[in-house]
Amino acid sequence: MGARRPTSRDVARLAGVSRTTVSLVLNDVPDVKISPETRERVRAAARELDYYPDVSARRLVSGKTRTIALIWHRGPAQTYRDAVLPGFLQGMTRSAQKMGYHVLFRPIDPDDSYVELARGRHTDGLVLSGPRSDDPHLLELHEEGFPLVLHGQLPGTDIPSVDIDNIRAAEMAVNHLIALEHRHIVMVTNAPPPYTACCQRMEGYRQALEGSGIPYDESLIQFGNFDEESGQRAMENLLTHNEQPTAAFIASDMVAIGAIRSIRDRGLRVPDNIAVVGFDDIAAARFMVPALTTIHVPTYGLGWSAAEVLIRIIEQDPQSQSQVLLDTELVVRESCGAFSDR
Amino acid sequence: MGARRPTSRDVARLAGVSRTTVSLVLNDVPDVKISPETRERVRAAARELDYYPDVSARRLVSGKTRTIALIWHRGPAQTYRDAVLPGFLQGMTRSAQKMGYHVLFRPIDPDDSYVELARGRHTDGLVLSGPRSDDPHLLELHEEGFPLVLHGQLPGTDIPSVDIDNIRAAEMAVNHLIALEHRHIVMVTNAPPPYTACCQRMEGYRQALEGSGIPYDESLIQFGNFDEESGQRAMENLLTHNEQPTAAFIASDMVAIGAIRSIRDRGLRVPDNIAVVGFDDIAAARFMVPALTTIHVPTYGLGWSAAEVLIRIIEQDPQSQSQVLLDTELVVRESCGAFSDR
DNA sequence: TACTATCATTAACACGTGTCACTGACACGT
DNA sequence: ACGTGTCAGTGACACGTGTTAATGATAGTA
Repeated sequence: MGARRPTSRDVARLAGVSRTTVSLVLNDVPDVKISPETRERVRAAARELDYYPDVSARRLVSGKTRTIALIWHRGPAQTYRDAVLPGFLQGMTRSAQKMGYHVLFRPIDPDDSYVELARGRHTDGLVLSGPRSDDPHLLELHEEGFPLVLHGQLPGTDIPSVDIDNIRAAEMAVNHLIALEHRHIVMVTNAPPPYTACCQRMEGYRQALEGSGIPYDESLIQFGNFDEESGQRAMENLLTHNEQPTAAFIASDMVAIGAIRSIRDRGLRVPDNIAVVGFDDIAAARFMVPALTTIHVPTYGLGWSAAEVLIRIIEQDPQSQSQVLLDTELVVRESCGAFSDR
Repeated sequence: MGARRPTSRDVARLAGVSRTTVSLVLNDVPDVKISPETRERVRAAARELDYYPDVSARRLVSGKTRTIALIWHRGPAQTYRDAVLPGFLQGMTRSAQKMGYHVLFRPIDPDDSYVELARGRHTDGLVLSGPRSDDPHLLELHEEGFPLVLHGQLPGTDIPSVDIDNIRAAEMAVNHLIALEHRHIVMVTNAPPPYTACCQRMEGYRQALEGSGIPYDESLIQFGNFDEESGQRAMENLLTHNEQPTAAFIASDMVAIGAIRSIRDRGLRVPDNIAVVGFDDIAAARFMVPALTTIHVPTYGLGWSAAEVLIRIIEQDPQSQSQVLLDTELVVRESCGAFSDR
């Protein structure tokens, strides 16, 4: 019962050496001369006692926690964020694990804080997902040189970040519609304009049109707001106030679900009357009828890169690039009409 | 630049008191006499220096980490597990946060280990999701009295666990079909029989039938295996070798997606020819056509309870009940035909 | 023999905190 | 004058590890 956890002192006693020797052997400290017999004796003793060094003590003396945290902002896009979390978190954790780090998870509401994680030496660095420009602590920590990586960009700062190439992704989606000979293409954004991703996806839409000599017309764009309802309303507006389009680029799958509903409510069919391309490739996209053509976001890769970049910064690896943009993939299914008979 | 992090000693010096006093004041140690003026002086000094106590040092001396970990087994049901993760993790983290604990996330493959998290005093306790009975460390840790909570049950042990009431849930689903006057109801399980949940859901199916005097016939049951493909095959078998059923209880939404595909391939319609009830309420269930009637699993509540039970054990709260079964909810949508005109 | 170089090992300090036993100072009652 | 009790606060130890500078032993020269 009273069996205390074994410490390095116990191992030292059993092996007949000093505590220092135990530490040197078990940590494989380079450039230190210890005879092979002693090394083996120490290892045997550690095995015998089932010795595991105390992490807290180790952290205290080394000053490093070998732990990073994921700060997960809640927000209006919660259902979308839930769809992204598993991939991102697993990618981040795997990457961290490979480099010998642990991962702490911390979901936060807009109001509550996360500074103690940094200030109390709880973690060596933070990944912030869904950063807001009005975050008071963010710049403060960055100024102090505390290792940070953002998931999603924050314009006007040089804080390292990891994100997808929204412009190219949107361009790819719209180009696909153009290749299917659509000329009259409307767009519904994923979110209101304050969100960086919204503007970037609009920019990609614009570039695709101009690249094919199709005039860019702002009245063909409506703003979505993360959820189905906003998509339904946005598409209703587009169908009411414009000549009927032949295709729609909806920069969010959730919003697209609402938009498609609105198209159907008018008695129109997807993709025969209006072709639709979404964005995000949420799990449901595969199972919809028709299955949704969309942009696949590499959530696992984003998480992996975030941890990688962060840990490079922590370990002051000079070759750390600070702004990572990952490529996306167009997943062609049924809603764009590429497989329809003409 | 060389600005060292402030320690309690710095606070003490600035406030003109001893380090002990600082500790006593900032931790609000009860039954200790310190004048209000001194208290305020200490607080002011701490504020001025922006002092945060070093967690590692605190852990070392207290022996408590105030951290728990979620061990997330990967497995054949990965897509399903991804659907459960966000809710569970957020519930667990919120609950832990409320009680002053942090949460470490650790996904693991069947082969790799997690014992160091316990042995190295990394965490005060573990939540294991998706436990396997052949796990060598599990019983070992439990024997040693290390705080553990399972997500999902493991028959033959007294390890505390948190799970849904699979039997009642399945019974509820099948009773709903019976209430819609179905008598010929087939079943596809979520997984092979070694999985506890599989047997329990079969048991619920049996109880519902017997409760209404419908004979229980094992040949009306096929085993699914987590994914769509298994559902498609299972349903094909059922439709080939039996008189055509009027309803099906598919104990997993993912499996149900495959099963429905197989029904359609035969030229039959859901729910008109065959009514379907699923299980899990994955995100896609709402968006399917027809929308899937299914059993909603309170993933957030499961995570919340897991942390709660675990922390009670850690803090040796005597009123900790060790086996928690949460209730589920039947979500009636379209695939069961409850809203069809007859 | 004396001096130096290498080898194998260790004593001692540092990390920053929580807490227990102890100390003055002062007031009170006899 | 003397013991007793409370108040406000402190000195010193412990937690378990990593690491630097030092130590003794042995071998290798000159």
